[in-house]
Amino acid sequence: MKIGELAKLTGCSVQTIRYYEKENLLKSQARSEGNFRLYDTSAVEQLLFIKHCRSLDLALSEVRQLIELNQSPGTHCDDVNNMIDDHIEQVEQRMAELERLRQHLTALRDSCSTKRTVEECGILKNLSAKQL
Amino acid sequence: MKIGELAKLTGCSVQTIRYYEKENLLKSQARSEGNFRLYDTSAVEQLLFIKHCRSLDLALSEVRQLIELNQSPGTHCDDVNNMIDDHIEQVEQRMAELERLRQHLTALRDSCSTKRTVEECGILKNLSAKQL
DNA sequence: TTAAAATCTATAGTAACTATAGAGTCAAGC
DNA sequence: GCTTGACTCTATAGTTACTATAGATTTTAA
Repeated sequence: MKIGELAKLTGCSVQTIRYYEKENLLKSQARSEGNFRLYDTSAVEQLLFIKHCRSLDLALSEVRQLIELNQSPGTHCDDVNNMIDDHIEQVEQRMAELERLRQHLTALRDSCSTKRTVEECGILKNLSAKQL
Repeated sequence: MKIGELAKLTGCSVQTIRYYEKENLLKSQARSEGNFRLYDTSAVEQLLFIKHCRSLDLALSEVRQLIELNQSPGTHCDDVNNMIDDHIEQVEQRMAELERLRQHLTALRDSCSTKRTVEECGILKNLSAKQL
């Protein structure tokens, strides 16, 4: 199949597929006479694997590592486990950060009502205050 | 004062200050004979305002809007309020996303123990599965 | 006077794409 | 056989908010 069909089957854009190729995440099996990329069904699987990883916010560099690990089946999978553990920790840290942020923003929002002018605006006042 | 002192006083890097100038967020009052940027204390305040906004994850484009609003004191501050409301909503959405992500990752992690080989790795198996 | 520190501009790199330009390829209809 | 439109190709620029570098100039301290 050509790149357009692969794109449709996986829900990736054509440009994204070409980008993944440039980043060594997905090779096309061959090229047609007219230099079009040609894929078989294993490309669909590979691309869905990448998509699945991306939906979990794994970086492409991490996906690349997973693909490489997957190609040496006999080795231990500690690296995979550690990567996921690290990732979980990052997600949790980011959530904690966002929670602090949400509290600050809510407090800020409560400092101003509508119908004020910019001059009286509690939000702008608070943002200008020297202490955080 | 010169750019280095401003950087020290605010905790911003020199490059960041120059970048903000390029992005029309902070002007230097004047230049010295040798073409060095010169600042007064109002620049410190302005830069701390920007830093404060950034610590709340406001985009520079939003900070720019706030600065502009701040310069027309008589107008209503609804735009400020709406911006912060939108921002709170974005933060909450991202937190909900991250929570789903965390659950997926945790489930994924539970599917593999240590001491397995890559071939047996539950995580890789799950990532390869066609259904999410 | 000279060496070091600070500053200047301009440019490239980061992540993961998206969008565009301009050229080439292919299939269907006339 | 020819044209039209859809598809594909490569290469390049843009996105965000910086950070890092190179090479030149200016200032400060010894």
